[in-house]
Amino acid sequence: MRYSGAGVKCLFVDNRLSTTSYAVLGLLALRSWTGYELTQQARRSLAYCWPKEDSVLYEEPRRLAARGLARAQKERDRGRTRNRYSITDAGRDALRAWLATPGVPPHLELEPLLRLTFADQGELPDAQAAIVTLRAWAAASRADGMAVLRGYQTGQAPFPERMHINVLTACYYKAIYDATIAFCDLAQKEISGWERIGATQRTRDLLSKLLADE
Amino acid sequence: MRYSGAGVKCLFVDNRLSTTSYAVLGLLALRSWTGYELTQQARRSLAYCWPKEDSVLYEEPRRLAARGLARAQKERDRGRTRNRYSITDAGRDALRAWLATPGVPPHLELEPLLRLTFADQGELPDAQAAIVTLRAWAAASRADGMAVLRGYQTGQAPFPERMHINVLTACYYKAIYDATIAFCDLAQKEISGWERIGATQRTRDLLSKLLADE
DNA sequence: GACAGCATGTAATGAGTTACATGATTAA
DNA sequence: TTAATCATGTAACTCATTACATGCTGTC
Repeated sequence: MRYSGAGVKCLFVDNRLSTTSYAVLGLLALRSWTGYELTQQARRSLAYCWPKEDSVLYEEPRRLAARGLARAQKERDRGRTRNRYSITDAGRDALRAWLATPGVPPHLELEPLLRLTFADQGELPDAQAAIVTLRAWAAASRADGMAVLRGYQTGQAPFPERMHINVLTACYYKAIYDATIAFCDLAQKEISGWERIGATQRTRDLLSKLLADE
Repeated sequence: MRYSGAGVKCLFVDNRLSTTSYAVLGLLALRSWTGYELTQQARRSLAYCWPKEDSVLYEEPRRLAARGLARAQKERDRGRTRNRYSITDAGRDALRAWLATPGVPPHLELEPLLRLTFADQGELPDAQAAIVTLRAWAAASRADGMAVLRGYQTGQAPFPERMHINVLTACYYKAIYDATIAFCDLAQKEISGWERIGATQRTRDLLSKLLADE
Protein backbone atom coordinates (compact mmCIF):
# COMPACT_ATOMS: atom_id res chain seq x y z
CA MET A 1 0.00 0.00 0.00
CA ARG A 2 1.47 3.24 -1.17
CA TYR A 3 0.21 6.69 -0.51
CA SER A 4 -0.43 8.68 -3.64
CA GLY A 5 -1.82 12.05 -2.70
CA ALA A 6 -0.30 15.00 -0.96
CA GLY A 7 -2.57 14.49 2.01
CA VAL A 8 -0.70 16.88 4.18
CA LYS A 9 -3.63 18.98 5.21
CA CYS A 10 -3.28 17.67 8.73
CA LEU A 11 0.02 19.44 9.12
CA PHE A 12 -1.72 22.76 9.26
CA VAL A 13 -5.04 21.93 10.81
CA ASP A 14 -4.27 20.71 14.29
CA ASN A 15 -3.87 23.83 16.32
CA ARG A 16 -5.61 22.46 19.38
CA LEU A 17 -4.15 22.21 22.84
CA SER A 18 -3.85 18.92 24.64
CA THR A 19 -5.97 18.13 27.65
CA THR A 20 -2.81 18.44 29.70
CA SER A 21 -2.48 22.04 28.61
CA TYR A 22 -5.96 22.77 29.85
CA ALA A 23 -5.21 21.00 33.11
CA VAL A 24 -2.30 23.36 33.76
CA LEU A 25 -4.33 26.29 32.52
CA GLY A 26 -6.92 25.36 35.12
CA LEU A 27 -4.34 25.60 37.86
CA LEU A 28 -3.09 28.91 36.52
CA ALA A 29 -6.65 30.21 36.69
CA LEU A 30 -6.45 29.90 40.49
CA ARG A 31 -3.17 31.76 41.03
CA SER A 32 0.33 32.10 39.62
CA TRP A 33 2.81 29.26 40.09
CA THR A 34 6.43 28.40 39.50
CA GLY A 35 7.26 25.07 37.91
CA TYR A 36 8.04 23.47 41.21
CA GLU A 37 4.92 24.82 42.82
CA LEU A 38 2.92 23.30 39.99
CA THR A 39 4.40 19.87 40.69
CA GLN A 40 3.50 20.18 44.36
CA GLN A 41 -0.04 21.35 43.75
CA ALA A 42 -0.53 18.65 41.12
CA ARG A 43 0.15 16.04 43.79
CA ARG A 44 -2.84 17.33 45.71
CA SER A 45 -5.22 17.63 42.80
CA LEU A 46 -4.36 16.60 39.25
CA ALA A 47 -2.70 13.41 40.45
CA TYR A 48 -6.11 11.89 41.08
CA CYS A 49 -7.68 12.57 37.70
CA TRP A 50 -4.92 13.59 35.31
CA PRO A 51 -1.54 12.37 36.57
CA LYS A 52 1.54 13.87 34.90
CA GLU A 53 5.28 13.66 35.32
CA ASP A 54 7.03 16.64 36.85
CA SER A 55 8.87 17.29 33.61
CA VAL A 56 5.56 17.88 31.86
CA LEU A 57 4.48 20.33 34.53
CA TYR A 58 7.68 22.28 34.07
CA GLU A 59 7.28 22.40 30.29
CA GLU A 60 3.58 22.90 29.82
CA PRO A 61 3.38 26.51 31.03
CA ARG A 62 6.06 27.45 28.51
CA ARG A 63 3.87 26.13 25.72
CA LEU A 64 0.96 28.11 27.10
CA ALA A 65 3.11 31.22 27.19
CA ALA A 66 4.15 30.64 23.58
CA ARG A 67 0.49 30.83 22.62
CA GLY A 68 -0.24 33.85 24.72
CA LEU A 69 -2.40 31.95 27.20
CA ALA A 70 0.06 32.47 30.02
CA ARG A 71 2.77 34.95 30.84
CA ALA A 72 6.17 34.21 32.39
CA GLN A 73 8.04 36.53 34.72
CA LYS A 74 11.60 35.86 35.74
CA GLU A 75 11.94 35.68 39.49
CA ARG A 76 15.10 35.87 41.53
CA ASP A 77 15.37 33.70 44.62
CA ARG A 78 18.68 34.13 46.38
CA GLY A 79 20.97 34.13 43.39
CA ARG A 80 18.88 31.63 41.55
CA THR A 81 16.47 32.56 38.79
CA ARG A 82 13.25 30.84 37.83
CA ASN A 83 9.98 31.46 36.01
CA ARG A 84 6.64 32.28 37.51
CA TYR A 85 3.64 31.83 35.27
CA SER A 86 0.28 33.57 35.35
CA ILE A 87 -2.77 33.20 33.17
CA THR A 88 -3.73 35.87 30.63
CA ASP A 89 -7.19 37.01 29.62
CA ALA A 90 -6.84 34.95 26.46
CA GLY A 91 -5.99 31.99 28.69
CA ARG A 92 -9.16 32.41 30.73
CA ASP A 93 -11.18 32.58 27.54
CA ALA A 94 -9.55 29.43 26.20
CA LEU A 95 -10.22 27.58 29.44
CA ARG A 96 -13.85 28.63 29.50
CA ALA A 97 -14.28 27.60 25.88
CA TRP A 98 -12.71 24.21 26.57
CA LEU A 99 -14.97 23.59 29.56
CA ALA A 100 -17.93 24.06 27.22
CA THR A 101 -16.76 21.31 24.82
CA PRO A 102 -18.08 17.74 25.09
CA GLY A 103 -14.98 16.05 26.46
CA VAL A 104 -13.95 12.42 26.45
CA PRO A 105 -14.75 9.50 28.77
CA PRO A 106 -12.19 8.06 31.20
CA HIS A 107 -9.24 6.05 30.00
CA LEU A 108 -8.16 3.40 32.49
CA GLU A 109 -4.84 1.59 32.31
CA LEU A 110 -5.07 -1.26 34.80
CA GLU A 111 -1.88 -3.21 34.47
CA PRO A 112 -2.62 -5.42 37.49
CA LEU A 113 -5.85 -6.48 35.83
CA LEU A 114 -3.98 -7.22 32.61
CA ARG A 115 -1.67 -9.48 34.58
CA LEU A 116 -4.64 -11.15 36.17
CA THR A 117 -6.20 -11.66 32.75
CA PHE A 118 -3.23 -13.77 31.70
CA ALA A 119 -2.64 -15.32 35.08
CA ASP A 120 -3.01 -18.80 33.64
CA GLN A 121 0.16 -18.25 31.61
CA GLY A 122 2.21 -17.73 34.76
CA GLU A 123 2.40 -18.89 38.34
CA LEU A 124 -0.18 -18.39 41.04
CA PRO A 125 2.10 -16.19 43.18
CA ASP A 126 2.48 -13.81 40.22
CA ALA A 127 -1.25 -13.21 40.19
CA GLN A 128 -1.27 -12.71 43.94
CA ALA A 129 1.55 -10.20 43.62
CA ALA A 130 -0.43 -8.23 41.04
CA ILE A 131 -3.31 -8.00 43.47
CA VAL A 132 -0.98 -6.83 46.21
CA THR A 133 0.26 -4.07 43.90
CA LEU A 134 -3.29 -3.04 43.13
CA ARG A 135 -4.31 -2.98 46.76
CA ALA A 136 -1.24 -1.06 47.84
CA TRP A 137 -1.94 1.59 45.23
CA ALA A 138 -5.53 1.98 46.34
CA ALA A 139 -4.67 2.13 50.03
CA ALA A 140 -1.90 4.67 49.50
CA SER A 141 -4.00 6.88 47.22
CA ARG A 142 -6.88 6.71 49.64
CA ALA A 143 -4.68 7.77 52.53
CA ASP A 144 -3.19 10.65 50.51
CA GLY A 145 -6.63 11.85 49.54
CA MET A 146 -7.84 11.68 53.11
CA ALA A 147 -4.89 13.78 54.22
CA VAL A 148 -5.82 16.44 51.68
CA LEU A 149 -9.42 16.44 52.89
CA ARG A 150 -8.39 16.77 56.50
CA GLY A 151 -6.84 20.07 55.51
CA TYR A 152 -10.29 21.42 54.75
CA GLN A 153 -11.57 20.54 58.19
CA THR A 154 -8.66 22.14 59.96
CA GLY A 155 -8.69 25.13 57.65
CA GLN A 156 -5.11 24.52 56.53
CA ALA A 157 -6.01 23.77 52.92
CA PRO A 158 -5.41 26.34 50.18
CA PHE A 159 -8.43 27.58 48.21
CA PRO A 160 -11.05 27.00 50.92
CA GLU A 161 -13.58 28.66 48.59
CA ARG A 162 -13.22 25.63 46.33
CA MET A 163 -14.03 23.13 49.05
CA HIS A 164 -17.41 22.13 47.60
CA ILE A 165 -15.75 21.06 44.36
CA ASN A 166 -12.90 19.19 45.92
CA VAL A 167 -15.12 17.39 48.41
CA LEU A 168 -17.38 16.24 45.60
CA THR A 169 -14.58 14.88 43.43
CA ALA A 170 -13.09 13.25 46.52
CA CYS A 171 -16.31 11.28 46.87
CA TYR A 172 -15.56 9.65 43.55
CA TYR A 173 -11.94 8.91 44.29
CA LYS A 174 -12.81 7.37 47.63
CA ALA A 175 -15.49 5.22 46.04
CA ILE A 176 -12.99 3.93 43.49
CA TYR A 177 -10.32 3.20 46.06
CA ASP A 178 -12.77 1.47 48.38
CA ALA A 179 -14.13 -0.66 45.56
CA THR A 180 -10.58 -1.57 44.60
CA ILE A 181 -9.64 -2.63 48.10
CA ALA A 182 -12.79 -4.69 48.45
CA PHE A 183 -12.09 -6.40 45.14
CA CYS A 184 -8.52 -7.22 46.12
CA ASP A 185 -9.66 -8.90 49.29
CA LEU A 186 -12.23 -10.92 47.39
CA ALA A 187 -9.78 -11.81 44.65
CA GLN A 188 -7.13 -13.10 47.03
CA LYS A 189 -9.68 -15.46 48.50
CA GLU A 190 -10.90 -16.65 45.12
CA ILE A 191 -7.46 -17.17 43.69
CA SER A 192 -6.19 -19.19 46.59
CA GLY A 193 -9.01 -21.60 45.80
CA TRP A 194 -7.88 -22.07 42.21
CA GLU A 195 -4.79 -24.14 42.88
CA ARG A 196 -4.36 -24.53 39.13
CA ILE A 197 -7.74 -26.18 38.75
CA GLY A 198 -9.99 -23.77 36.94
CA ALA A 199 -13.67 -23.12 37.13
CA THR A 200 -15.35 -24.36 40.27
CA GLN A 201 -18.86 -24.10 41.55
CA ARG A 202 -17.79 -20.93 43.30
CA THR A 203 -17.02 -19.32 39.93
CA ARG A 204 -20.44 -20.25 38.62
CA ASP A 205 -22.00 -18.65 41.68
CA LEU A 206 -20.04 -15.46 41.12
CA LEU A 207 -21.12 -15.39 37.49
CA SER A 208 -24.76 -15.84 38.40
CA LYS A 209 -24.54 -13.07 40.95
CA LEU A 210 -22.98 -10.69 38.47
CA LEU A 211 -25.59 -11.43 35.83
CA ALA A 212 -28.49 -11.38 38.28
CA ASP A 213 -27.78 -7.69 38.87
CA GLU A 214 -29.24 -6.83 35.44
CA MET B 1 21.86 24.17 31.22
CA ARG B 2 24.09 22.38 28.77
CA TYR B 3 24.78 18.70 28.55
CA SER B 4 28.44 17.88 28.61
CA GLY B 5 28.96 14.17 28.46
CA ALA B 6 28.26 11.62 25.78
CA GLY B 7 25.48 10.17 27.90
CA VAL B 8 24.11 8.04 25.12
CA LYS B 9 24.19 4.82 27.01
CA CYS B 10 20.43 4.78 27.01
CA LEU B 11 20.38 4.30 23.26
CA PHE B 12 21.62 0.78 23.65
CA VAL B 13 20.26 -0.27 26.99
CA ASP B 14 16.52 -0.21 26.58
CA ASN B 15 15.71 -3.47 24.97
CA ARG B 16 12.53 -4.00 26.92
CA LEU B 17 9.11 -4.52 25.44
CA SER B 18 6.23 -2.24 26.26
CA THR B 19 3.31 -3.44 28.34
CA THR B 20 1.26 -3.30 25.16
CA SER B 21 3.56 -5.87 23.61
CA TYR B 22 2.94 -8.22 26.50
CA ALA B 23 -0.78 -7.62 26.26
CA VAL B 24 -0.76 -8.82 22.66
CA LEU B 25 1.61 -11.61 23.54
CA GLY B 26 -0.91 -12.72 26.12
CA LEU B 27 -3.58 -13.01 23.47
CA LEU B 28 -1.24 -14.89 21.17
CA ALA B 29 -0.64 -17.36 23.99
CA LEU B 30 -4.28 -18.42 23.69
CA ARG B 31 -4.37 -19.04 19.93
CA SER B 32 -3.23 -17.53 16.63
CA TRP B 33 -4.89 -14.37 15.34
CA THR B 34 -4.96 -12.09 12.33
CA GLY B 35 -4.76 -8.36 12.88
CA TYR B 36 -8.48 -7.92 12.51
CA GLU B 37 -9.22 -10.80 14.83
CA LEU B 38 -7.00 -9.17 17.42
CA THR B 39 -9.02 -5.97 17.25
CA GLN B 40 -12.23 -7.91 17.75
CA GLN B 41 -10.94 -9.96 20.64
CA ALA B 42 -9.45 -6.88 22.25
CA ARG B 43 -12.94 -5.37 22.43
CA ARG B 44 -13.98 -8.27 24.60
CA SER B 45 -10.99 -8.31 26.90
CA LEU B 46 -8.13 -5.81 26.69
CA ALA B 47 -10.55 -2.92 26.24
CA TYR B 48 -11.40 -3.10 29.94
CA CYS B 49 -7.90 -3.01 31.35
CA TRP B 50 -5.54 -1.98 28.57
CA PRO B 51 -7.42 -0.19 25.80
CA LYS B 52 -5.59 0.25 22.49
CA GLU B 53 -6.37 1.63 19.06
CA ASP B 54 -6.84 -0.84 16.25
CA SER B 55 -3.76 0.44 14.49
CA VAL B 56 -1.65 -0.59 17.46
CA LEU B 57 -3.14 -4.07 17.40
CA TYR B 58 -2.23 -4.41 13.75
CA GLU B 59 1.34 -3.25 14.31
CA GLU B 60 2.24 -4.85 17.59
CA PRO B 61 2.46 -8.46 16.38
CA ARG B 62 4.93 -7.38 13.71
CA ARG B 63 7.20 -6.01 16.41
CA LEU B 64 6.88 -9.27 18.29
CA ALA B 65 7.76 -11.19 15.15
CA ALA B 66 10.80 -8.99 14.61
CA ARG B 67 12.08 -10.13 18.02
CA GLY B 68 11.27 -13.76 17.45
CA LEU B 69 8.46 -13.82 20.01
CA ALA B 70 5.83 -14.42 17.36
CA ARG B 71 5.75 -15.86 13.88
CA ALA B 72 3.78 -14.57 10.88
CA GLN B 73 2.32 -16.71 8.16
CA LYS B 74 0.85 -15.24 5.01
CA GLU B 75 -2.71 -16.33 4.53
CA ARG B 76 -4.79 -16.08 1.38
CA ASP B 77 -8.47 -15.27 1.72
CA ARG B 78 -10.17 -15.03 -1.67
CA GLY B 79 -7.57 -13.11 -3.55
CA ARG B 80 -6.65 -11.05 -0.59
CA THR B 81 -3.57 -11.75 1.51
CA ARG B 82 -3.04 -11.10 5.20
CA ASN B 83 -0.88 -12.14 8.12
CA ARG B 84 -1.71 -14.61 10.83
CA TYR B 85 0.44 -14.49 13.94
CA SER B 86 1.29 -17.24 16.40
CA ILE B 87 3.40 -17.22 19.53
CA THR B 88 6.80 -18.91 19.60
CA ASP B 89 8.46 -20.77 22.45
CA ALA B 90 10.60 -17.71 23.06
CA GLY B 91 7.39 -15.71 23.22
CA ARG B 92 5.93 -17.95 25.89
CA ASP B 93 9.10 -17.66 27.90
CA ALA B 94 9.05 -13.88 27.62
CA LEU B 95 5.44 -13.73 28.72
CA ARG B 96 6.07 -15.97 31.70
CA ALA B 97 9.08 -13.90 32.70
CA TRP B 98 7.08 -10.70 32.45
CA LEU B 99 4.29 -12.08 34.59
CA ALA B 100 6.86 -12.70 37.31
CA THR B 101 7.98 -9.06 37.38
CA PRO B 102 6.55 -6.57 39.89
CA GLY B 103 4.40 -4.49 37.55
CA VAL B 104 3.00 -1.01 37.94
CA PRO B 105 -0.13 0.34 39.61
CA PRO B 106 -3.12 1.60 37.63
CA HIS B 107 -3.01 4.84 35.71
CA LEU B 108 -6.37 6.59 35.53
CA GLU B 109 -7.14 9.40 33.13
CA LEU B 110 -10.46 10.85 34.23
CA GLU B 111 -11.12 13.81 32.01
CA PRO B 112 -14.66 14.32 33.31
CA LEU B 113 -13.25 14.64 36.83
CA LEU B 114 -10.69 17.15 35.56
CA ARG B 115 -13.52 19.21 34.10
CA LEU B 116 -15.36 18.96 37.39
CA THR B 117 -12.25 20.09 39.24
CA PHE B 118 -12.27 23.36 37.33
CA ALA B 119 -16.03 23.65 37.14
CA ASP B 120 -15.93 27.02 38.85
CA GLN B 121 -14.11 28.46 35.84
CA GLY B 122 -17.01 27.58 33.54
CA GLU B 123 -20.77 27.35 33.57
CA LEU B 124 -22.87 24.99 35.62
CA PRO B 125 -24.25 23.14 32.55
CA ASP B 126 -20.67 22.34 31.51
CA ALA B 127 -20.12 20.47 34.75
CA GLN B 128 -23.41 18.66 34.37
CA ALA B 129 -22.44 17.65 30.85
CA ALA B 130 -19.16 16.20 32.11
CA ILE B 131 -21.09 14.06 34.55
CA VAL B 132 -23.40 12.89 31.79
CA THR B 133 -20.36 11.83 29.75
CA LEU B 134 -18.97 9.95 32.72
CA ARG B 135 -22.23 8.19 33.42
CA ALA B 136 -22.78 7.26 29.78
CA TRP B 137 -19.34 5.71 29.62
CA ALA B 138 -19.94 3.65 32.75
CA ALA B 139 -23.36 2.48 31.66
CA ALA B 140 -22.19 1.50 28.19
CA SER B 141 -19.08 -0.30 29.45
CA ARG B 142 -21.15 -2.10 32.04
CA ALA B 143 -23.63 -3.27 29.44
CA ASP B 144 -20.85 -4.45 27.11
CA GLY B 145 -19.21 -6.37 29.92
CA MET B 146 -22.47 -8.00 30.88
CA ALA B 147 -22.99 -9.12 27.31
CA VAL B 148 -19.60 -10.80 27.33
CA LEU B 149 -20.42 -12.53 30.61
CA ARG B 150 -23.72 -13.78 29.31
CA GLY B 151 -21.75 -15.70 26.70
CA TYR B 152 -20.25 -17.81 29.46
CA GLN B 153 -23.65 -18.78 30.78
CA THR B 154 -24.95 -19.75 27.36
CA GLY B 155 -21.74 -21.49 26.43
CA GLN B 156 -21.22 -19.24 23.39
CA ALA B 157 -18.06 -17.59 24.73
CA PRO B 158 -14.65 -18.57 23.42
CA PHE B 159 -12.11 -19.99 25.89
CA PRO B 160 -14.61 -21.45 28.37
CA GLU B 161 -11.65 -22.92 30.26
CA ARG B 162 -10.68 -19.36 31.17
CA MET B 163 -14.03 -18.53 32.67
CA HIS B 164 -12.78 -18.38 36.25
CA ILE B 165 -10.31 -15.65 35.32
CA ASN B 166 -12.67 -13.59 33.27
CA VAL B 167 -15.44 -13.77 35.82
CA LEU B 168 -13.07 -12.59 38.52
CA THR B 169 -11.78 -9.61 36.56
CA ALA B 170 -15.37 -8.80 35.59
CA CYS B 171 -16.14 -8.43 39.28
CA TYR B 172 -13.73 -5.54 39.39
CA TYR B 173 -14.97 -3.84 36.26
CA LYS B 174 -18.56 -4.09 37.43
CA ALA B 175 -17.65 -2.63 40.81
CA ILE B 176 -15.97 0.33 39.12
CA TYR B 177 -18.84 0.98 36.75
CA ASP B 178 -21.41 0.71 39.52
CA ALA B 179 -19.46 3.06 41.75
CA THR B 180 -19.19 5.49 38.85
CA ILE B 181 -22.91 5.45 38.15
CA ALA B 182 -23.72 5.93 41.82
CA PHE B 183 -21.33 8.88 42.00
CA CYS B 184 -22.84 10.51 38.94
CA ASP B 185 -26.29 10.37 40.40
CA LEU B 186 -25.07 11.85 43.65
CA ALA B 187 -23.04 14.51 41.87
CA GLN B 188 -25.93 15.71 39.74
CA LYS B 189 -27.95 16.26 42.88
CA GLU B 190 -25.15 18.08 44.67
CA ILE B 191 -24.29 20.31 41.75
CA SER B 192 -27.82 21.43 41.13
CA GLY B 193 -27.73 22.74 44.68
CA TRP B 194 -24.67 24.87 44.04
CA GLU B 195 -26.31 27.55 41.92
CA ARG B 196 -23.01 29.45 41.87
CA ILE B 197 -23.00 29.74 45.65
CA GLY B 198 -20.26 27.54 46.95
CA ALA B 199 -19.89 25.56 50.10
CA THR B 200 -23.09 24.83 51.92
CA GLN B 201 -23.90 22.87 55.02
CA ARG B 202 -24.44 19.89 52.74
CA THR B 203 -20.82 20.04 51.64
CA ARG B 204 -19.64 20.07 55.25
CA ASP B 205 -21.77 17.02 55.92
CA LEU B 206 -20.26 15.21 52.96
CA LEU B 207 -16.79 16.09 54.17
CA SER B 208 -17.49 14.82 57.65
CA LYS B 209 -18.85 11.58 56.29
CA LEU B 210 -15.81 11.02 54.08
CA LEU B 211 -13.43 11.67 56.95
CA ALA B 212 -15.43 9.67 59.47
CA ASP B 213 -14.69 6.58 57.43
CA GLU B 214 -11.08 6.50 58.70
C1' DG C 1 -22.48 -0.31 -11.05
C1' DA C 2 -22.58 2.63 -6.97
C1' DC C 3 -22.09 2.87 -2.37
C1' DA C 4 -21.55 1.42 2.42
C1' DG C 5 -18.90 -0.78 5.36
C1' DC C 6 -15.57 -4.53 6.43
C1' DA C 7 -10.73 -5.73 6.50
C1' DT C 8 -5.88 -4.50 6.35
C1' DG C 9 -2.77 -1.87 6.89
C1' DT C 10 1.03 2.68 6.71
C1' DA C 11 2.88 7.49 7.84
C1' DA C 12 3.31 11.84 10.07
C1' DT C 13 2.87 14.13 14.04
C1' DG C 14 2.65 14.94 18.76
C1' DA C 15 2.82 13.75 23.44
C1' DG C 16 4.90 11.44 27.31
C1' DT C 17 8.71 8.85 29.62
C1' DT C 18 13.18 8.40 31.00
C1' DA C 19 17.43 9.86 31.70
C1' DC C 20 20.53 13.40 32.28
C1' DA C 21 22.53 17.94 34.14
C1' DT C 22 23.33 21.06 37.67
C1' DG C 23 22.89 24.84 41.29
C1' DA C 24 21.36 25.69 45.94
C1' DT C 25 20.30 24.32 50.71
C1' DT C 26 20.37 21.58 54.71
C1' DA C 27 21.88 17.99 57.84
C1' DA C 28 25.58 14.96 59.51
C1' DT D 1 32.99 19.19 53.88
C1' DT D 2 30.43 15.77 52.15
C1' DA D 3 26.17 13.80 51.14
C1' DA D 4 21.41 14.13 50.55
C1' DT D 5 17.71 16.26 48.77
C1' DC D 6 15.23 20.23 46.98
C1' DA D 7 14.55 22.91 42.90
C1' DT D 8 14.79 23.71 37.94
C1' DG D 9 15.03 22.44 34.00
C1' DT D 10 16.53 20.01 28.85
C1' DA D 11 17.13 16.18 25.36
C1' DA D 12 16.57 11.75 23.27
C1' DC D 13 13.71 8.41 22.38
C1' DT D 14 9.42 5.63 22.43
C1' DC D 15 4.82 5.25 21.94
C1' DA D 16 0.14 6.35 20.67
C1' DT D 17 -3.05 9.05 17.99
C1' DT D 18 -4.86 10.55 13.95
C1' DA D 19 -5.38 10.60 9.47
C1' DC D 20 -4.95 8.53 5.28
C1' DA D 21 -5.06 4.71 1.51
C1' DT D 22 -7.14 0.97 -0.68
C1' DG D 23 -9.10 -3.68 -2.01
C1' DC D 24 -12.96 -6.65 -1.22
C1' DT D 25 -18.03 -7.88 -0.57
C1' DG D 26 -22.52 -7.63 -0.20
C1' DT D 27 -26.79 -5.06 -1.39
C1' DC D 28 -29.91 -1.69 -3.58
